[in-house]
Amino acid sequence: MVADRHAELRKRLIEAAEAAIAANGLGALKARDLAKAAGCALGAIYNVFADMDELIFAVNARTLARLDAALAEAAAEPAGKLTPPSAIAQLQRLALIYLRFAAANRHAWTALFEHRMTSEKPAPDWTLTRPVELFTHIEGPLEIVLPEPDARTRNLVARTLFSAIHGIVLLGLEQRPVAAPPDELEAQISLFVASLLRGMMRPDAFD
Amino acid sequence: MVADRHAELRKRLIEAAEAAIAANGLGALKARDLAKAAGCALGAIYNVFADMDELIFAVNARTLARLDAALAEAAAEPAGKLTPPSAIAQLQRLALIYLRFAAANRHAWTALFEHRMTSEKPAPDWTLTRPVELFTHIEGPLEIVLPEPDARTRNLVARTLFSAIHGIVLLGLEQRPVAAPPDELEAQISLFVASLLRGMMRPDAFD
DNA sequence: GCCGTGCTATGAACGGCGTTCATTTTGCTT
DNA sequence: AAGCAAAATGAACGCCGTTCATAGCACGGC
Repeated sequence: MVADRHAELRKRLIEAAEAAIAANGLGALKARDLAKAAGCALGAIYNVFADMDELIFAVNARTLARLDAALAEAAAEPAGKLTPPSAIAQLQRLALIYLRFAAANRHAWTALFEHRMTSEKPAPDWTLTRPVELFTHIEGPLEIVLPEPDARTRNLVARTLFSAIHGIVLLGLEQRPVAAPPDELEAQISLFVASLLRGMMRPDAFD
Repeated sequence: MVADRHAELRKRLIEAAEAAIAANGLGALKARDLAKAAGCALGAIYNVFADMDELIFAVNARTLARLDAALAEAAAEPAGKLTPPSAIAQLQRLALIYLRFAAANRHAWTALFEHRMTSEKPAPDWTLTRPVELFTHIEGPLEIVLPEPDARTRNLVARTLFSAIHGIVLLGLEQRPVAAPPDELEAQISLFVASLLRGMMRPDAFD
């Protein structure tokens, strides 16, 4: 069957690309090397993918799936009955998982953003819907901590919280002087999440 | 004088590169176009800069200087006598300036990070020392809000705070579904800075 | 079992990139 | 005015992603 060969080559290409990125980063992914690694001709890549961008998006989809799995594992906790303190603890755990995933999958994780910045082509649909799914993990515990505002506000806070953690992880793992050093990152993230949520729960005096 | 011609060409190249980046982003900066814009031969670029990276670093240095100037303007407030509430307000202002600078200088600001990610060459010294200078603006007010911990801890918090704001701005300006939409960014950033610092000032009950 | 036919796989070739370097031009010294 | 070192030049190089004319293969009708 022809579709089988197609599907199989597609799989080999994605896996080879994934391995190349994991090994040396997105910048080291070259069409010619990839063809060699997947055991096909250079041009065969373009029978399966429109261009390299499309292939990278496929790799990124898998990375996101792995991230989702990692986050879901932490959420295995009894989601239903969380007290505010335990909800904060849960959000701390999620943030730490994000940090550890990024650290353990440095190149693949970096490719998630590096790529989008370089490429000006419109991202496929799933890049809009998929990451939003990941927010389920955040919004659950967040509802316990911030029951008062409406869902829309809470969603906004969830997104901003994610962005903030993302920034801390991004700069932290790059070992830039503007960020906390790696061995302090976990503590800083825990402190940050706890302080932020406590500050949100109890708006007080000055303002 | 020979050094004059050299210096003048250098200036023209940096300005042309700055304009090209501001117009269409780092990805649109091409050696051939640059030479044309600066009115010199293609090879002349390499009499002044070792490679394009070095030129981009020069542009980034100017961007950082402009950012520093923008931040310094906000710090023109009487730095000496700040109460905790006004210190928080000052930090909010700094964060908003960062957001507005990024929004108003989108491409130049993006180039600051985009470049570093792509290039694997070691960054020049000033990329280590310069950004740290910018932290002066944060650490002042932060000292009012968090007088208790030692300077080292406070420095760590300052860096984490910056990283978090950076993440919110980064994802927010990209209009990604994981981030807050642009028209909500200012409010979210203000809320975050205030909540975080209040949460840090008054560690309480659970933990 | 064989042949025609349509589709897929192929890798040389293309255009564009940053960078190099033999050559030309320049500007200063004698 | 002549000589010469140093700087400016742009054609050429190597590498990149992508294309496309061609080769080869699988498959349905005889």
